[in-house]
Amino acid sequence: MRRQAPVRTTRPTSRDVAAAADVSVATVSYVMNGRTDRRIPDITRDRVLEAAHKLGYVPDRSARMLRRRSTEQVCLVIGGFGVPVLDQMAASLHEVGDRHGFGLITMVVNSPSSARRGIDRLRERVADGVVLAGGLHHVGAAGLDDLVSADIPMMVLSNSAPADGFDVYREPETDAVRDAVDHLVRTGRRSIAYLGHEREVAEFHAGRPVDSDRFAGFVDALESHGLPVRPDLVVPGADGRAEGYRAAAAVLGLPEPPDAIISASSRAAVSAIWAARDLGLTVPSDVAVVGAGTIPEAQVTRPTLSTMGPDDGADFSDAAEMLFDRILHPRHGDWREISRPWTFTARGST
Amino acid sequence: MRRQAPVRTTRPTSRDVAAAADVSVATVSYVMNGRTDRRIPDITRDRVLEAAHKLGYVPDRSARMLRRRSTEQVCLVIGGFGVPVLDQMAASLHEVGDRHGFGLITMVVNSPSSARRGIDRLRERVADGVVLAGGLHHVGAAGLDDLVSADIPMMVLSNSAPADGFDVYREPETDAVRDAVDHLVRTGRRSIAYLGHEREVAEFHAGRPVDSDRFAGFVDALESHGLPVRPDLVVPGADGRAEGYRAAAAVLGLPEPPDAIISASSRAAVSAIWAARDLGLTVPSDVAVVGAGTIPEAQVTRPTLSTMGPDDGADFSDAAEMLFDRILHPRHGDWREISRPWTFTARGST
DNA sequence: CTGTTAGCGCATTCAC
DNA sequence: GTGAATGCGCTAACAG
Repeated sequence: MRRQAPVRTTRPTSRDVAAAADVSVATVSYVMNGRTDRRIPDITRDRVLEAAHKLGYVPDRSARMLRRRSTEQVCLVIGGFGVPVLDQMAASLHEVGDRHGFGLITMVVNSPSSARRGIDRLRERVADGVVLAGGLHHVGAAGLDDLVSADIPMMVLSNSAPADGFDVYREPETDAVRDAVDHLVRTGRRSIAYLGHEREVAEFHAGRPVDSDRFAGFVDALESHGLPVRPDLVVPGADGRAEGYRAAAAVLGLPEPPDAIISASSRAAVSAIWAARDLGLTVPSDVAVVGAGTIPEAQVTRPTLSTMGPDDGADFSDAAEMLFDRILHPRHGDWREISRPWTFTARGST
Repeated sequence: MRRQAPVRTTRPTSRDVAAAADVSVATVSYVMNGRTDRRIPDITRDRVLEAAHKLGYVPDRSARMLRRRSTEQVCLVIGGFGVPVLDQMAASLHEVGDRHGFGLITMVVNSPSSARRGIDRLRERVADGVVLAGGLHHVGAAGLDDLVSADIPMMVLSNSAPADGFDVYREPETDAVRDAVDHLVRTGRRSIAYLGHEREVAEFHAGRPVDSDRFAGFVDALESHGLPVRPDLVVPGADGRAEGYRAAAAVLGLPEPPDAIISASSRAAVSAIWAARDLGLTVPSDVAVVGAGTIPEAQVTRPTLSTMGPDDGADFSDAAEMLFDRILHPRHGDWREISRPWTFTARGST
C-alpha cells in the first residue's frame, strides 16, 4: 500500500494558527514558547494549542534562529571518528545540550582545507558554541584567531594552547608518564618502546619539537633515569587496533626488542598484549605494557591493562557545562581552565 | 598577554558591504554566491570582495536558511556512540556532504522521550535530510509517520521497514548466518552460542518475536540441521568489548559449554577469542568464533577472525549519495532500496 | 492581558 | 549589468 504523496500545500505558519485560534501571532508565539512572564489564560492557551495541533503547525527553526540571533546548537570539532574519548565528549555534549534544548552539529577537520571550510562555516554562525576537540593542528593559531575574533564561545581541548579568548580543557599527562616510567624502571625495565600517534612520531623523527605532553614526559623520564631514547623504539601505531598490533609485533621482533611498551592509546596497548602473546612472550614478565586512556576493556584483558588516565574516567560533562555557562552568560575575559591531571594505575600488565 | 575583548559592534551585513563597495545588496549577494548566471564584471566583483574582506563580512546562515528555505545540513540519527559502523556512516555523510556544501548534525535517540524530542526538532526543519541509523525502535511506526508527513527526505537503515515514504538501506544477513552455521556444523560443531545485542536477546527470552534478520537466520539454520536452540547459549554481550569478554567467558564456563560462538558484533567476537584463550581453550579446535561486521582488526587477531559482513566492507557513500540525490532532486514516490547482502568469510577462527 | 508593528539578514523578483 | 523593493517566519518592543 503506497502512501499518498502529501498535498504540497505550504506548511502552516504562526499566522495561520493565529487566524485559526482567533488570536494574534504574538500570542501564538508566547504560547508556543511556554513563556511564563506572559500571563495567558488557560482558555486562550488551549485554543492556540488546539489550533496548532489541528493544523499540524511546527515552528520553523530557521526563522527563530534569525530572529533570536541564536541557533541553539553547539558544534563539536573532531579530527576523525572511532576515538573512544571523542565518543564520550559527544555523548556529554548531547546530554547536557538536551537539558538546555540545544542540538549538536559535528565537524571533521582532517586537513588544512577542511579546517578552512569549518572555520568559515563557524563564522557564519551555525552554532552558538564550539568544542574544539580535534584537528587543532590543522586549524592553527591563525584559525584560532579567526574563531576568537568571530566572538563565538569556545572550549579547546589542549595541553598547550593558552586560555586566551576561549576556555581550555587540559589533561596533563606528564606526571602519569613519569610515574609509569619510574614504575617500569623500578621493576627492572631498561628499553621502553613508545607506540605513538602519527603526528607525534613523525615530528620526533623529523627532529621537530613534539607538541605532546605525553611524549615529552616520556623522554624526560627516560633521561632522568639515564636511559637513552632509542629511535627504533619510537614508532607509530597508537591510532588503531590493527595498527597497534602490527607496530607492537614489529618492535618485539627486533634484534634487540624492548622489555616494555608504552602506548599512546589504550586500544593499541590491548593489541600490543595480543601481539606479545602471539609471539610467545609473557606479559608482564617478558614485556610490560602500559596504555594511555580509560577504556572498560582494560579490566577484562589478561593480564589486566595498566593505564594512565584521568582519575574519574572519561566524562566531559564538566567541559560541556562550562561551554553552556559561557553561551548562556556571555562575558569576555575571565577565561577558565579545567585541568584533569592523569595518574598511572599499575595493573596486571606491568 | 590578554587579548582585547572585541569591540562589540554589530557584525557587518551585506548592506554594509554594499555601502562600502558602492553597489547594491543584490550585487553583493550575487558575488558572494559566485553566481554564474549573473554577469558581473570583474571590476565590480573585486570591489565587493575587497570590501567584504576589509569589513570581515561573513554571510549569516540563519538568514540564508530562512530565505532559501533550506538548511544545507543533514541529520544523522543514532542510538549511541562507539559503534564502528556508525562511525563509517558519519564519515561518509561528512565526506559527500562536504562536496555539496552540507553540514552534519547528529542526534542520539536512546529512549522514547529522546525520540520524541528528536522528531519534533526534525519537524522544525533543522535539516534538509535525515539518515535514521539507530534508535529506530524508539522512534516507532508512529514516529516514522510523523517524519514522513513532515515531508523530509530520509534514508532508513533497516532490514524490515518498508520503503514507503523514504528510501531504505538493507543489509540482509540471513544467508551469511546460514552459511556460517552450515560451515560450523559441517566442521563438526553441535552447540553454537549466540552473543547478541541487548534487545535481540531480551526479546528472545521474553518469548516475543525478534526483529533481527541475523538472529532469525541463526535460529532457522540451527533448526534446518536438526539442532536445538539452547536458551542458555543465547546471551547478551555484543554491545561492547568488555561485555563480550564476560559473556563469552560465562558461556565457556558452563557445564556444557558451546563448541562455537557467533557474535552479533565483531568487536565482541574478538573479545570472545581472548576469553577462550584465557580459559586455556584453543581457537578454533576447542571453540570456533564468528563475528558480524567488518573491522580491520579481524585480520590481525590470532587466529584471524571469521566474519559475516558486506563484501565491500563498511562504506556508506552510496547511501549518502542517495540521500543527497533526493534532497537535491525532490520527487515523491519512487522510493528506493539499496541492498548489500552479507556473506560469510571463513578465516582462522573457524 | 493581548494586538500591532517593526525588523532579524539575506535572496530574489522586476524595473531600468 | 545593477538597483529598489519585497518578504521568508518569527520574536520582541511597545501600545492599547
